[in-house]
Amino acid sequence: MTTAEDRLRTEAGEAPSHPSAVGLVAVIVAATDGEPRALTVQVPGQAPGRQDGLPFGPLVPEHPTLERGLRAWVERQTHQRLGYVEQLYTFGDRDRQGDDSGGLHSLSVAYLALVREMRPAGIGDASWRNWYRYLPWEDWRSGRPEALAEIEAKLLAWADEASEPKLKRRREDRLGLTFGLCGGAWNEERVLERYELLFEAGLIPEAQGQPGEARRSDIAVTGQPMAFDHRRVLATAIGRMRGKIKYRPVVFELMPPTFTLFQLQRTVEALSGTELHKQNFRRLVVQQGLVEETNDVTSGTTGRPARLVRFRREVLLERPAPGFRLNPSRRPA
Amino acid sequence: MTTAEDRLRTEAGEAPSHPSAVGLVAVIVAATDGEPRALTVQVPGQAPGRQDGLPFGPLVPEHPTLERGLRAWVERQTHQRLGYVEQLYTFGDRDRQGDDSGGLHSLSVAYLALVREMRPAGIGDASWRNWYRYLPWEDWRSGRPEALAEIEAKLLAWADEASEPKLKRRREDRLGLTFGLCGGAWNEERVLERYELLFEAGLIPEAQGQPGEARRSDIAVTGQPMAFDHRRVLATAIGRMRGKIKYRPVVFELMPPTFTLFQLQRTVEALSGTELHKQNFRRLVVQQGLVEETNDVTSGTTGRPARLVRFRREVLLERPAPGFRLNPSRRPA
DNA sequence: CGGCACAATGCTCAATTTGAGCATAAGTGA
DNA sequence: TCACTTATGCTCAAATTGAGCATTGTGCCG
Repeated sequence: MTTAEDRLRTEAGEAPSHPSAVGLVAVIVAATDGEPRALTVQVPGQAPGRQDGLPFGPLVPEHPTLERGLRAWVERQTHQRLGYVEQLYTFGDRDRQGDDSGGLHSLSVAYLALVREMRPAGIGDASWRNWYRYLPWEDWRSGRPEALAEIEAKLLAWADEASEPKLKRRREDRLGLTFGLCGGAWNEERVLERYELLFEAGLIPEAQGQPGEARRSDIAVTGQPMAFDHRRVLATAIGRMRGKIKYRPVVFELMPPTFTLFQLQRTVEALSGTELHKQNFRRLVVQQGLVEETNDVTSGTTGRPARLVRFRREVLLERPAPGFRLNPSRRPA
Repeated sequence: MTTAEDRLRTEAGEAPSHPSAVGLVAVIVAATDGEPRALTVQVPGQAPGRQDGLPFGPLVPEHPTLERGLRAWVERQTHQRLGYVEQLYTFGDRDRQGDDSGGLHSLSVAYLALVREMRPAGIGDASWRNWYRYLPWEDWRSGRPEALAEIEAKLLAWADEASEPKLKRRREDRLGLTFGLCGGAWNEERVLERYELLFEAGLIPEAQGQPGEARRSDIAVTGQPMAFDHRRVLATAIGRMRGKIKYRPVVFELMPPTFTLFQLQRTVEALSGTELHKQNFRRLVVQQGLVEETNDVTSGTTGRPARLVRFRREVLLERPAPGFRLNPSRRPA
């Protein structure tokens, strides 16, 4: 038995010698009126007042699994019953967590939850916020976001101030990859990569540990800051949703029991941040057998009434990857 | 300020009151000779001898991030330089971890690493093993795996022994969804779901906490057991790889600097566990611009020599989702 | 040396799947 | 009734798939 081997096994049954503090964070998503929303709470700020944050809490030993713990805990706090829950990512950066308690590692396990009902903002200071409030450059539904002009300029400047030509090159490549600059194309799934790039480029006030300092004008461009690294968690959630929507019928977790095809489209657009071709969207949905007819139609709205449909659960058993191919309508703009 | 609100915030800067033991587990993947392999180590078994497991170790406070910690630690132990590393999942089930140290939660953060070089098995008792050794039903490269006949029979029996008709229904649906039974289709990505189903159905010896007990005949059918829940981690890794390969050029992390298109195909097939149509595969690869020519060709092999190509890194900047669509050749079988 | 077996490559072709519009239907409000 | 608005149906060309057939180089074996 070599020492290397010894190190490798690290005494199975024994607890690792360095306990860590583990927290759970939840990105709770709903979509009403065609807007994507996340449940936020107020967190005591560094200096001035309070700021937006995601619901979070410690992992308590009472719960058998992480997910069950999160569920119980969120449901008790926000009175919001969680339907679909999925683990997102475990964050553990020393330098990024707001708090590192001495030598202790502090991780947070982030979860994405999709809810149907939108409670009137819930308990205490919890409230539903349009998620593009925090990441305005991600919303391309009415064309290229205005904020992007300034962001791009600043990013290019950042690439330019690189100390070495090689580094500059590298930065430009990343700009192309994530923001579609320098000849690249915008990929709506790279939400996290974009956020991280902005963070590195110093455009995210959270990076300085002083989110409260953000100037008003900046907020319009780089979005509303959040406590700790919660914006990063949100970015992760959005990216995950955007990816998943394409091959799994997750949107339906956000829809009411019956809905129109156009409402469905609006929701998909809200999440993906793009506009879709209406006729092709409905063709896709119908062909895939994602929905089934009800006998009802909408009423009271302007224009021709739409038929109400409901999600066809059986599709889960039939198709290998039911989802929306999401080919955004490429309007000339 | 309500009490609910108080609970919601949970004192930001303070460490949660219940420290947890956090471990890191790595699924280190290589592919040589057209076989998918994972790096395994020997772990002291419950009673008899030792058993296969994945490399794992505790999270130590010295490392700035989880990933950096994992990298340093694996590289020191196995002398295996890690290239691509990606976080897989954080496991925290109380009842599934081999060890729960009193009231302490013990999580393991699992990572997937892809390596190019296949060291001659490395240090100590670490060795490369074909990953289908642990999940034999996942390998469809030469048609439907034989093990599946018996597995299916047992699963159907399990569904049948449900106490209520509703539960039976539910189980059958899951069989259809994951194993393609009862009219469903096989989806190569649902590796984890299949493993979990087998686990629930009692076909996985690890479930009894006595992996050593597996009978020889069972191993041929339900695969070689592993320590703790490492087979679950492996299943997660395989599923992730199979999904990711379709829209991200991750396979190239496993390939040598230059390779033939057929070697590439073999690797993709090894990971996905399916066979692909050769001509269409190369058409896809070439059209997507995933590779570029070298001036070399293979020699010494039987048959016409193949041209050697290399990965075209620029593709990362061009295409939004370069990958293999992976449409398995549907041979009559 | 001629022919064979064996891969690698090239190319074809029909069946589907997209991407974009045009056209029509069915309500509401003036 | 008309103007307007949204829902829905349908068409059509272009691009992408799924499957094979055909051809081209090499090593090997009489």
